[in-house]
Amino acid sequence: MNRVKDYRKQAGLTQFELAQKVAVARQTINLVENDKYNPSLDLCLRLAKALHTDLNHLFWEA
Amino acid sequence: MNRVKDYRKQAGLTQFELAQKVAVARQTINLVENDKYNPSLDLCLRLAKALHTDLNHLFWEA
DNA sequence: TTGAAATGTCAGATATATATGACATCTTTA
DNA sequence: TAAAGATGTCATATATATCTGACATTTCAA
Repeated sequence: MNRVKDYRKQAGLTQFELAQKVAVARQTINLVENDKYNPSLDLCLRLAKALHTDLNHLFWEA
Repeated sequence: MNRVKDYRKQAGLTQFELAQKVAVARQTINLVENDKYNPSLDLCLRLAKALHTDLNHLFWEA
């Protein structure tokens, strides 16, 4: 359970807009948000930067 | 430039031992340490746990 | 309450993460 | 100094992340 959807909504972005910001398909964002697969580190870094946060906030569960 | 090699050495592990702990091939550890590719989030999480640290310490450059 | 936008999901294609096996080099210790 | 261990790297194979296009469903504003 990652926090991409929460941070995206807080940023007021649609899946499509976030997808454009990090240069992937909208479906990829959808799948990541719903834990349907396992994104690459590179994509995780781009997501964290686009959402003005970091890896731990998005993907780390203490 | 990630910090996997630093944390691995600090833990006193060889590439082979770390590979076993996170269930990948030794070559995969080698490639990750040398930034030859882009590991999956799942592997990053396993590496962080095996090295008793977190995603930001291993992969985030402020 | 209708229509547009946003989201969830499927199928098929492509790029790439990861595996296996092998070998060369470098480092360490007997 | 020789031998063992650790690391870097190559080639080939396989699994899977990601893409494209499409369509159904849900959400939301007019």
